[in-house]
Amino acid sequence: MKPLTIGRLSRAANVKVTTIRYYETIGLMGTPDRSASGQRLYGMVDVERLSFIRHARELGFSIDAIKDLIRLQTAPDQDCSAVDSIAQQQLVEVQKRLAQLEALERELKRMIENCRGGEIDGCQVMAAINNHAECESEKHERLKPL
Amino acid sequence: MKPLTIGRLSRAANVKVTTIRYYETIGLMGTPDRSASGQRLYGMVDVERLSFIRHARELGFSIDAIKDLIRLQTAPDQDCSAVDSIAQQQLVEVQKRLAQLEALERELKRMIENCRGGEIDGCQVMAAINNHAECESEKHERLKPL
DNA sequence: ATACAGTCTACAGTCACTATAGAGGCAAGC
DNA sequence: GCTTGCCTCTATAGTGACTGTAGACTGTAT
Ligand SMILES: [Zn+2]
Ligand SMILES: [Zn+2]
Ligand SMILES: [Zn+2]
Ligand SMILES: [Zn+2]
Repeated sequence: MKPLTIGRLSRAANVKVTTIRYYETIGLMGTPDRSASGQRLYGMVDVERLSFIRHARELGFSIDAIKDLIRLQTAPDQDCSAVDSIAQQQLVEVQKRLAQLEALERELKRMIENCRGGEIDGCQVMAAINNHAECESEKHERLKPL
Repeated sequence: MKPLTIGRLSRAANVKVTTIRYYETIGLMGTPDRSASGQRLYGMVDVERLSFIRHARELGFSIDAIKDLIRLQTAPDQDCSAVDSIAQQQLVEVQKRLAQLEALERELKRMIENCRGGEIDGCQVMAAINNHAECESEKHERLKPL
């Protein structure tokens, strides 16, 4: 039951030290106890909480959504519909993004397949980027970083 | 052949005014002529260049990749393999991202389907986020913003 | 005792923009 | 000429979710 330093917590939950400190500043992790010399000290609760956060991030939940999930965790006898709707919303986001990326994949493939090489002047890839008209069938939505 | 103000260019290429000025500061659009009173003045060349940039962004190319593409455009008798490989690389990125998101979709669906409602304490969605072990088959990669 | 890894704070940088503030410019209607 | 109302200008800060750096201190192993 020895407390863990931030580095040990980092290895236990597989989250970088700097990220843990960042999570503290934004209130996602609480403010830990400190040793006499000022080092942060953590327990198993923190390992679990940080692992939960990590997995939620891997599933694409935003920090704000994770804050909500953690709040809900502390009221364990409430109905879980709030939790489920956060997950449901996340699924919808993922599916939207999937549709976007599938359209992108089709368009890039078509561009690349059409190019027969040669001078840049006649490159079909370049032409396809230039001609928005050619791909009007697929209207692009605002694209977040890939 | 009247020059366009930034607002007209904005409507012509469907790119926001602030974004055009931003593209200028990062050297993606050149520095335009100015009117006597200091307003930016653009021509058809700029409409085409900005439309090209817009479509490339919609296809997910990074600003740096677009800079490369524009550099290549100015050497139109070179072989287009450099262009094609930028597009090919982009396709690879899109496909990586697709695979990630498909894994995410599967996992979220499974979580949501398993939950039969009730108290948060027994919520399968919560449990699934908590138990990294349950989904070890799908190892998550570093996830960029959805 | 010394070396070296870990920890501390505070702040700047990333990407591709978006938003805001405050000042000055331009065309149309009266 | 004057007012109205939008357009444009610069400069700066904010977004999300971190990452990187500088410079100082601490803890541990040999
Ligand atoms: Zn080509
Ligand atoms: Zn297109
Ligand atoms: Zn549930
Ligand atoms: Zn998982």
